[in-house]
Amino acid sequence: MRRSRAEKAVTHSKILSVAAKRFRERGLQGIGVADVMKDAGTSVGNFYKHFDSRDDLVMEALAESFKDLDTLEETVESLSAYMAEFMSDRHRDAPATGCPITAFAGEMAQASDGVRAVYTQRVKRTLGYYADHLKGGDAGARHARAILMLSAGIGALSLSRAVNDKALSREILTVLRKELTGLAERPLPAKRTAVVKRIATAKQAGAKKARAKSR
Amino acid sequence: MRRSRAEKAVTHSKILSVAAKRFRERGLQGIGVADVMKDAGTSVGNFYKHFDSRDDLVMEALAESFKDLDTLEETVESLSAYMAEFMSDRHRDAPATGCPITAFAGEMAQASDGVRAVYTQRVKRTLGYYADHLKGGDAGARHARAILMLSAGIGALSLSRAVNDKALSREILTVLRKELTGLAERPLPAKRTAVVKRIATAKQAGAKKARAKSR
DNA sequence: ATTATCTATAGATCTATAGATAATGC
DNA sequence: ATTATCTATAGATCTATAGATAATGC
Repeated sequence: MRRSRAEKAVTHSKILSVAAKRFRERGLQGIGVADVMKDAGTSVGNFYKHFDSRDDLVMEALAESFKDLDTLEETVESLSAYMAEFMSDRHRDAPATGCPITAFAGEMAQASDGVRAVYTQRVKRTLGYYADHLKGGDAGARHARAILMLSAGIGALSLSRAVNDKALSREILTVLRKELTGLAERPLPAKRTAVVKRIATAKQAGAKKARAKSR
Repeated sequence: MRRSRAEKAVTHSKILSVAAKRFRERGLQGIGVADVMKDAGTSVGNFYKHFDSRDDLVMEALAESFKDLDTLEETVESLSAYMAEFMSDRHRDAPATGCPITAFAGEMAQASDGVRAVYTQRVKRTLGYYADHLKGGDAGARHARAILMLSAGIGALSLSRAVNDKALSREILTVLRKELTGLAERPLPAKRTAVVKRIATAKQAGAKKARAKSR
């Protein structure tokens, strides 16, 4: 039986919501259109009235899944707290609602151009978010630290989910929680211009000379 | 036409060699038995005379793919050189023969127990390899740094392959090459016992007092 | 006699489309 | 008249098996 346009939009949202979860849970290649539609409480035949193709669903669901990252960013009171939550048991054990950058990192190389574009945009946004919340240094140094933190974060979260050993999984999270909260809190060294560097070098040389003399 | 047992072993090796590459290239779910057999130059029907199931192939091919990690470990002259190679354009652009820990990190959570067990064993071996080549610190500190390095390494390699932006991809590799070679070379601080810590604290307090006095 | 390989195919599953139904929206 | 949804199915693809062929190995 036909529903209203408003109700169609609700159906559309429901499909996206389910897909955003299932794709993260089972991988972009690990779940079919039929399963998604069933979980969304509608029929397979209805799918192509909502999306042009499966890849279209992947693209929209990917964008949808990023909303959970928005929520995390909004919920948390500092970059350090963000990192603590990112490296938590809770996050490891809830991939369906967890970080999509992590969930899809390995599959993105095989994804379509459209999907990769959506993904890449969000990687850049996240790097910006990290860099904006770091202290000290210049823009380049903050950007570099952001890259390190994102790489280490998604690598550790993936590994903690991948390994079959609970103790090791916990250890990975613990080590990286400490490391990443540290990197979030510790200010970057102030930018040293060429002149400042020359002065610092001269100071060190002078101190060394003084030590040598005093012996 | 039937071949000899020795020739069967060659066929088996060929299948594994192809599968080890294709799985890394396309993902564990991204390539079928028929394609592997075709690439190996043999027929689909012959597959189940070589493996009990597709999952058996995945398990053996995963073990096979780890040989490329052995080669990297053997080729390289130091952990720092290992990290430089790991974070190279060459490695990023050759996933088929590259690090399997990276290639399968995202899919491992959905893999069978057998496959995960093989994977987990190799993660532990690799952490041991890193820890053994680090300098200074105690065993725990070296293990922790190994976890950080592996996490950051596979995360960065995955991201560099995932993003659709060449400049960002290159930047990720550059930042982490510098960071990881640094972590490989920089000795860990010597273990500080409670007594040593108390002495160090006392020294600092004394120095502070002296500075205050001299003003 | 055994078996390494081949061709052929069963049976499941997946994307996508066709056509019917019945309610909405003009 | 349009369209949101449904049932049914076409056509491709994937894992696994059956049975034939022809060479190996005892």
